[in-house]
Amino acid sequence: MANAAGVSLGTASKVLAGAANVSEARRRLVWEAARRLGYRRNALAAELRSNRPTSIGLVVPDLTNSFFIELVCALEDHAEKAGYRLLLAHAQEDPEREVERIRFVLSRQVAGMILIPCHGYQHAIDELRECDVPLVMADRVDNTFPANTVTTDSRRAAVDGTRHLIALGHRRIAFIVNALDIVNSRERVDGYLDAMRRAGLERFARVVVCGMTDAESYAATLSLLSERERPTALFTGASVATLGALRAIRDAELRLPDDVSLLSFDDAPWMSVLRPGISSIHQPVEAVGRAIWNLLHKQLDGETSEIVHLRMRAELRLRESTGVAREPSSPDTASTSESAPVSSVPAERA
Amino acid sequence: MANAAGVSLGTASKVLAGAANVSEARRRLVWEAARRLGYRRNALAAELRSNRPTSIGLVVPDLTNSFFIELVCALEDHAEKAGYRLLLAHAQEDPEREVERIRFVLSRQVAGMILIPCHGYQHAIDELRECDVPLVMADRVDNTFPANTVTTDSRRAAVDGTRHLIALGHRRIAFIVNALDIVNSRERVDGYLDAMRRAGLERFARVVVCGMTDAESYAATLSLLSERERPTALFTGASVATLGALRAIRDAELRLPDDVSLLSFDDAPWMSVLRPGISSIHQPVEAVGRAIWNLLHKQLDGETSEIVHLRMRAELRLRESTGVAREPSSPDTASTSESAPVSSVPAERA
DNA sequence: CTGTTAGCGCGTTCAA
DNA sequence: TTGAACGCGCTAACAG
Repeated sequence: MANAAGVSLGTASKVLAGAANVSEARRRLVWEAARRLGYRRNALAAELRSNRPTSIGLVVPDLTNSFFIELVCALEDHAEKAGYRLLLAHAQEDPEREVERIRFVLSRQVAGMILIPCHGYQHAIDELRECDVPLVMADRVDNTFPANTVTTDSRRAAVDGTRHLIALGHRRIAFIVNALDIVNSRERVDGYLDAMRRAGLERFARVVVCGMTDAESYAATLSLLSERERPTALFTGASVATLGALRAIRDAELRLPDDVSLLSFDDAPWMSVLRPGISSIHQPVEAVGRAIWNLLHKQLDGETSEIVHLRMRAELRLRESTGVAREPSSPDTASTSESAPVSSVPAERA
Repeated sequence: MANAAGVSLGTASKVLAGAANVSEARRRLVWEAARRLGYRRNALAAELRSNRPTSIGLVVPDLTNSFFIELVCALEDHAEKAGYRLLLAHAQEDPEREVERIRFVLSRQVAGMILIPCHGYQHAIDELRECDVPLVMADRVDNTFPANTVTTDSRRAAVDGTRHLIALGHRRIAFIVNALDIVNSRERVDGYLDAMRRAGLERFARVVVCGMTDAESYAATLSLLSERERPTALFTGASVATLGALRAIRDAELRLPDDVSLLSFDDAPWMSVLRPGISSIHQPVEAVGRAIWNLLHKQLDGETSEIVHLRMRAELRLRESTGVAREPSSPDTASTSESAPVSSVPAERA
């Protein structure tokens, strides 16, 4: 466009970019011509030339999980305020796709990148190893990779959750987890096992690894619940697992929490909306989002400080799906009657 | 990179682009150099030069709604198979943001664009009016805009749903809708009102417009439920509204469906997982996604056929949240005992 | 098969 | 202030 319509060319660039040193008259001419021609600035050309990227890559593993959605929203707000736009890419819990998405984002010359890895993300890390854009990794990361990270203390949350169940008198507590190639999940299992051990319940500990889909966790839970001595409490390691587990409980015609208790990692809006509400472990989304952005923003501003690993604390949100343990009405010798008192989460030193 | 490392320059381009007419030897050299330097192709420059865009813009209104999420996933698969990548942008149910997102996507020179408008999308349409990229609009559109569209027959679905409730004996059925500047919602209200009228229940018809958040629908529902003659059935116009309504029902300590029935537009995974399951209206995501993609793909291939408006049919998924109407135990004269028989949706000719 | 060259649309200098 | 020229990293068309 430019001169064809208005009067000059290099001038047009200035006007459209919002530079000050242009006379009002020509400025008008340019805007008018732009409107008339339906002109749209070519961001590709602009960024190629100026080498000043305006977008931030965000690769998320699973848009099905409301924690990630909320995180996306939070990050979007932060980015927007700072004048950046998000290049959102979805790995769909598929390591190959994840690598592809990372390449895509990087090839678009982003100013920085936020990665929430999906399960089995070793390839992703390799892809990122020699990449020089500011990077923050979040949620599912250990501290072995040299990048800024923001995570939730999953281990501790799992300990808290398990203790809660134990305090309700449960002993046969099963932990249902999607996959062990997610750092998160490993930490959650660790915490669970540790809490069981410390309570002297290791022989009741039971970890079920079921795969990434809710269909799989459904099947796993169903078979678990049909065992002779079925668990009195279920602890699910992620919201997909929760979905499957709940369906299984439903189909097994068990009542929540009378027949079986359920505690879920990953809080979601729907969990607090029905009766019984699902007790869950809530991650501090806002805080995580803010932390991620601060870390990234520092790097964008060129402050190459030390690598930081931030660890946030999750919160137990007790609702009605966790209740006092009752022995299932089984042919065994009834109730060992060493029922534990109802109590809330044991206080701990921070 | 190129010659600096390997041997040539234009050749490098061919190798990296996967052209055939290059000798094995040089090909090796190039790849090796690329790996050594950690070379990444600059997609901006490539697309600028070749003028062959490789991504499709997808602007969605609300990542909180699982229908849209599933649609995103479906479209992602289709796009990927056809060699495109999705540029995903999130309007967050904010018309201004939506316009901004559209501009962003368009400025990145996408090959085509899919828009699912958010409420009050007139600006968005203006933005798109003189845009020459292949465009498909979906879900919340009427047929007044000259673009290919794929929608669900919301009106009919609302009629089906309302009839279902009426058949269960309900008369005081309230329709709770987020906003009327969504075409969808208007159609849903229309269908509801029409069904009520045809059943001679217009004096019981009650439409509550509550705003876009679940907090607002919570408040609206709560006040509705505390009226002297409260509705015996609630029909919510979207999943946000459902969330709020359910919370209100819960806090009002009403039982579902004994005290009040609930039917929800927009199905979500969690609705089928608890007891009572939430009866809902399920849109055919797969089919919608496929239709959108087909329409877009044709345009990408340059087939400028007539403008098409596809309309899909939604499906009533009856679960346990809708039950036979019972008069609330009120001080009034009890039960007019003209209880309708339980029945499923009346059959209709397609 | 290979190297050379021009130019995609824009931002940025510099001279006018 | 303004316009002309140059080049961002790459592809395409051509000449060797």
